[in-house]
Amino acid sequence: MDYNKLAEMLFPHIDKTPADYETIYPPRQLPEGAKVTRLGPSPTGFIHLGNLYGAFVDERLARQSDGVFYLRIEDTDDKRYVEGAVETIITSLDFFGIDFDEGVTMDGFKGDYGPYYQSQRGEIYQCYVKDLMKQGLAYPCFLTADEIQAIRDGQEANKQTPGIYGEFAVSRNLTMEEIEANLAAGKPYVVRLKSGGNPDPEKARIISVEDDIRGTLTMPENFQDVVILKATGIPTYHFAHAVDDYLMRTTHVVRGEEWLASLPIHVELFEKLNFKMPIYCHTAVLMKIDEETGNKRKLSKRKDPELSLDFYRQEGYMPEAIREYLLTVLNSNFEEWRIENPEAAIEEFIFTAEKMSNSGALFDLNKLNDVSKDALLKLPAERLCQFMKDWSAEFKPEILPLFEGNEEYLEKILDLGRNDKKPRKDLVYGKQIFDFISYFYDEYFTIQDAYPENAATDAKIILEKYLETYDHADDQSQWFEKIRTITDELGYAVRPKDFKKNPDQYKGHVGDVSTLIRIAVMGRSQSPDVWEIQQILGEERTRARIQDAISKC
RNA sequence: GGCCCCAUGGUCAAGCGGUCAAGACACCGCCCUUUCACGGCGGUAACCCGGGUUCGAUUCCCGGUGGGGUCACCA
Repeated sequence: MDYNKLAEMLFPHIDKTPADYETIYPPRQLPEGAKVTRLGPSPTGFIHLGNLYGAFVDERLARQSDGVFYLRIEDTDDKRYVEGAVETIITSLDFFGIDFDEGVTMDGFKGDYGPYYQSQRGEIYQCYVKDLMKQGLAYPCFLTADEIQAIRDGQEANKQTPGIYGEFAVSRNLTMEEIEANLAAGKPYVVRLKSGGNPDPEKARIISVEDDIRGTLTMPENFQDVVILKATGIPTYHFAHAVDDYLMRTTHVVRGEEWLASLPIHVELFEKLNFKMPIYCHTAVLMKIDEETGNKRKLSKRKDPELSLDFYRQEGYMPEAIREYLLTVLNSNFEEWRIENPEAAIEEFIFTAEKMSNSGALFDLNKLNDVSKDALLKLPAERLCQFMKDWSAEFKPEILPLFEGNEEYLEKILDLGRNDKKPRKDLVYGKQIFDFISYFYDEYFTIQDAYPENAATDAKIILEKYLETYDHADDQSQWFEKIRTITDELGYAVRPKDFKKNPDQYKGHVGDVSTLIRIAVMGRSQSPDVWEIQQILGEERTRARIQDAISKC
């Protein structure tokens, strides 16, 4: 078989050689130890928490080492393409603070290693396929889907490993004449790698790969004649991965552990292509507990809304909180670092692949909420205010008018109790925040809770006395002193402890009285400090609400 | 089924031959307190099983078990 002739026949239009690409895409001039990472999403339009998780690792690894982090769109499967997906990917990641040094942008791409759309790199892949073919390491395969299925069925019946390899790789032995005839007949074909691996597990070579997260990985070599070029002339993921990550000079490949199984294929591909391998970082898959079975399982996009980044945006989680949470899940020593460096910027944390968990982390909303509380506490009220406006504009437009033009008021509300020595941590995410502060807006103010039992019968008199003595100019202690007076006059215990000791001597205690007032003013029995709230509400509205409550008694 | 990955409290996890087996979240109790938060103190709760190796295994090796992944002209 004349491999040169075969290669020229199949790829007459390819005139470049691998050596040409070496000069077109030279090694990068970067500082010692700089890492080059990439995110390679396929444009399905669905970008999820797992993507963000991986992107975060890529981003940290590159930026921390003064390296390069680029975006490459892996659109080798036209069936999966969704209109507008690239924009979605870029804007979603941007929302969570991930941006790229190089690669695909909103209107094309930037950088010297492009194109960064795999669909535009056809000639490059074909050049390497042609090169392999010249060496007799790749061959055209004319098997139809039905024929492949028949082979598989036979293998399964005989309990053999399914796949195209060894004796089953019938197209390996096609003569030039047969190939020419197939071509002349217009038969579609794929190009397969002629694997050098041994299908016999006893004789298979054992390969080992160093993984930065998992350490040394060992597994039997690949022996499958995998497809490297599809009938469309576009490569499969495996081949594109090898060519692109080599040519784009990627140093660290971060990807999910679902790729572990195809590692032997990649090893063989890199070997046959004579490429230096990147360092792999196989991340653990995000898991959750299945409500039905009680078992851990992979987060699925169909069943788990929390996998979608949209979920967090809709709920109104702030990017700062998500980043903080992701890092606590990602690096086991982050939380400890955070406790020691509460004020430090997240970028100051030294992220290492070695500290990443290699078992499937369970997604924990509880934890996210806890992390979010602390994260929001560190943000200035202006930022929270802006966020609430942006969030409501997108997901709850009916409440946007409440905030717009009324920023100062909103900022005061959001800052409520946050500047004390023991600051409150009431704010978690958009939806929850709005619910928490809604009573500040008359349109959403409703009485939700019932007056406390002990004081309910005195509601009218308490509120009347309160309104009578109310002076908006009172400071907090003057204000509370007046409540104490009312409490005492009406036969309630001024100190809760007195009431506890002698419950028969009092109708209730100061807590009951102030809770009643609290409910009249904000409609709920639980809230931050009443005096502070009244100061924000203003005298007029405070009086109006009390008056209204009196009239309803 | 083959191959691969993983295995410490409910969850996330330190640990890397000798520890009363950290810590965080959640949960419970107490304190603080005009409510709720916040904060403080305390508590319940764990090394999957069986063999080795060793003076000694959570830690190392082997075998099970369990969970996960993967076996496409999808990534």
